[in-house]
Amino acid sequence: MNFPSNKYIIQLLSDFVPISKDMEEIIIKHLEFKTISKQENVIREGQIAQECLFILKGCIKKYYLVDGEERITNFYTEGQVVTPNSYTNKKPSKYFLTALEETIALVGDPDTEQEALKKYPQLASVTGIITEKLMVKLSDEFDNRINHSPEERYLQLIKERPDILQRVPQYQIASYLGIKPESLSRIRKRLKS
Amino acid sequence: MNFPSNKYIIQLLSDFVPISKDMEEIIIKHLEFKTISKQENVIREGQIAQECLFILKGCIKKYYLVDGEERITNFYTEGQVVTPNSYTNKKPSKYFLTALEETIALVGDPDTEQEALKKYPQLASVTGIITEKLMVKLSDEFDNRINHSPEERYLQLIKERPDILQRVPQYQIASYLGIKPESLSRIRKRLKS
DNA sequence: GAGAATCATTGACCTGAGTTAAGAAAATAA
DNA sequence: TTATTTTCTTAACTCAGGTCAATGATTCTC
Repeated sequence: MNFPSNKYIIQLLSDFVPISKDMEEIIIKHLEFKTISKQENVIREGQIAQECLFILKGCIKKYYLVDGEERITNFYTEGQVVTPNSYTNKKPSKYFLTALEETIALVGDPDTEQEALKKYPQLASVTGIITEKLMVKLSDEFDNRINHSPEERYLQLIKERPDILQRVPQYQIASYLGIKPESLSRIRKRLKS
Repeated sequence: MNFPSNKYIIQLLSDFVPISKDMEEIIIKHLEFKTISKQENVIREGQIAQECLFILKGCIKKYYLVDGEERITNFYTEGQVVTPNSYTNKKPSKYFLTALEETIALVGDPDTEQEALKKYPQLASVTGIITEKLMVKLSDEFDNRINHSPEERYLQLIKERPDILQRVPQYQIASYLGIKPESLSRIRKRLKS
């Protein structure tokens, strides 16, 4: 896989959080990468995450196992941050994170995070913004689940993340929508007419 | 309503977050109260919350309006913290907070929060713990909705918050479970046998 | 390219929740 | 207390999603 350029990385990052010119250099100097191969687990149930990721290329799914069956709650792709709950609270993870494709990501770990904050206090605002964004996003997802039917959520997915439909098999989309593959198939049929 | 004693307040607070002896005094000195009468809105859709609450007595519901219909997502009671999303992110609230009973709460607002943090830096850890707790709780609620049927969630509610069943009318419990009152009635009938 | 495995679709049947409408029970007001 | 409003229950019917099973369609492997 061809490696993402610095320019592309800064582009993605600044879409996510405002970055000043002088911070760009600091960031580029301290970048740490990680490559995750297809099917590889970033974290397993019961583990405590030691790092968080910013995805540059690829796709990662988050899911629980219920009676051996995957319940997918999220897909993370280019430009998204994966901050495992267990990274924040240092308790065993309740879910899995698994790459659906070969994935390249920026890595953040607590030590370098602390170090960086000491060296560059102006980064504090960035981490604050990130936490807040995650909070808002989580509660938005929550609302979404509560207020919309699987069919509505499927239509929304088509509109907002059409790439996901291309790169993720349908039975996993079904899991994400909270239904069985057969039901998604029927929804698709219904929508054709 | 008889007013909660300092002892009771500290008891509730320390169940929520660890409090050292010397912090107790600081806290007691700076307490600020608010009384909310039954049916009163703490916040309406579109407003930006200027304060957060720690409930000493009473009950508050959080809900959205969808086509004029309430969708309750939470009940807050004694010992729980109400931190409106709009308090954190300074954007208009998507939901309502309304007292179901006459409610007495401790109030926190950004100014006094900042002031207190300057004066007593040891409080910083407390606010950190609170944010983290809220995050974990939110994602737990999320899992709960995803992984359990309304019937299972009703049984769970009976086990974990039996008081709610006593103080909240059934049609609001139904809303909280994500179903109609008629369905809850049928679930209850089913469970009798 | 043949065969195997995985994934997607379809049909028949079941079940739980929504809808509508009616009446019973409980809470509130007069 | 009685009257009135609110809340709860029940019944009949509809419908979306689950289950089971069979069949196509793709993809993977050799």
